[in-house]
Amino acid sequence: MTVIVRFAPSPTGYLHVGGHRTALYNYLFARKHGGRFILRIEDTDQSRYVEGAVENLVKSLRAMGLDWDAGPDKEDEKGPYYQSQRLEIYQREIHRLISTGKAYRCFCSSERLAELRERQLAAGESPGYDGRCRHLDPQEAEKRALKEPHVIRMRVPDDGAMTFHDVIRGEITVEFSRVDDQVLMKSDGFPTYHFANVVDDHYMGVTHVIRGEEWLPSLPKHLLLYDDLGWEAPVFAHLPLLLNPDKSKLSKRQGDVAVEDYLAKGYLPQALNNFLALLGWNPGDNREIFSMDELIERFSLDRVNKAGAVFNTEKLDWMNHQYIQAMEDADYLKEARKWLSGIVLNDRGDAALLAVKSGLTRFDEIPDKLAPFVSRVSFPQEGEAAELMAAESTRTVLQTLKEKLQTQSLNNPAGFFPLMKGVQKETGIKGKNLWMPVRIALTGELHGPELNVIAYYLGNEEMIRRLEKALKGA
RNA sequence: GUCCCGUUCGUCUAGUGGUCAGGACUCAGGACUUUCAUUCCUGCAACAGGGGUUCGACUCCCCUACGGGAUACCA
Repeated sequence: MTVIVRFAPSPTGYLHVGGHRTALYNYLFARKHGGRFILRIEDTDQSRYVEGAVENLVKSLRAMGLDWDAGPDKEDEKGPYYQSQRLEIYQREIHRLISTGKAYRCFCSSERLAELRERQLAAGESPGYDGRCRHLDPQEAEKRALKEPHVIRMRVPDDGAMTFHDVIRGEITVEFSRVDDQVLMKSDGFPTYHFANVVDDHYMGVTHVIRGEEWLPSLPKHLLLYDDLGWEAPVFAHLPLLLNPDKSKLSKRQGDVAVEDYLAKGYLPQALNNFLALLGWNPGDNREIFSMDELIERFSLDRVNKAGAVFNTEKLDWMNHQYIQAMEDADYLKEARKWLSGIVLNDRGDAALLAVKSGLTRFDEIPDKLAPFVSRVSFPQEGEAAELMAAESTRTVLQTLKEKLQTQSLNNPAGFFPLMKGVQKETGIKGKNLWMPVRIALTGELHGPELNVIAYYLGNEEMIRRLEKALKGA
């Protein structure tokens, strides 16, 4: 049996990192087993329609390096992959359920239901449908259905219990008395998630449903539906949730949750994938950095955790840093140049970009990191830097260096060290007193990238200009 | 409220009856370095609580507490 899995988001406008992790696990599982990975759009809620949401979703998923074998942009005979385009299928199946008595028409108004719920809550009962339309005469109901708005509910057994299996959580038993007569078809003719999901998974041949833990409580309904429809149910695996720092379900209110937000900050897709893969799953050894291929090779559902995981970006930062350091220079430069945001580098820009690499956590830090190379230097007025500039030896160092720069041109970073050695020899000043004044004069800062690269990038002319400026200030 | 799921360092996690409870991030200290960063070394830091079961429980069972999820004509 070939494995078929799916990622079935509702188009809310962006790809949620939690959703992406679900997608990733499905993808890894499919690829690991040589199976198929499907993308299906669950757009059954008309009131939630968001313009361009699907395009955005597809874009983010692709940017993250996932590809699917079938989906809204890759239709095949099992499609369409938009639920809103599968309405006839749901109609057909719901009629089967009605005819076998597994579902029934319900004419209760939403006002009555809201009232009912309120009353139940007030009385300390658990809210749920009271079954008023449960025993309407079928023929009568069909007649009313012609002109009255109504929904269609599933008929859950009155008593008994169901024991089912989840790959991650094991055996779970739920009593039917706790399961509500779920609405399957809404009054607008669209199916609810619960119904569309089961029908589509069946017809698309899904063998493993890997989804978030928020669906675990409704699994009995889904299982019942498979049974009522006479279908074999797939294997279920409910993933632990991604959490806010306060342990609640990861939400927009407490920080960025869209994949595109993280991409926009300069996290590398593979770093984000790697990080997310390890949030709720581990390979069983102490390794933490994995390529996509390695993740595919090592992924398995039985090493997925049960408990939710806090989405904490500290480790993501570290991981992104690792990925940046591991980049080939050419790749790094190509990427880094996308993040200049207006900064114009001279023809020695590559050297500057490379010099800044070791301290880079995210690519959006590039402009800041580049400041020592490109910003106009302001002379320090106070603090340690000012003190150093006021030192007696400083003037001598700067003056001597300036003179050397007037006669010897600097054509590579390595050339700066001998130059400074010359200054040291001539002035007898060394160590901190030699290097710091030069750094401050050239960059205005106490700290920064390697001075030899800064010197090379600036070139003789600019260095002389800055030294003169510093000499005047000093 | 009710049902379901969960609970190992601050965070991500390893661990399936006998371990000095391991690793990673963060943090602190140190080494290297002309600064910063990188890198390396060292250190701080955890089995929610209570009962069982057992010669022996982080590991198995029960209870409690706490956290989360679900309780919609949203997914």
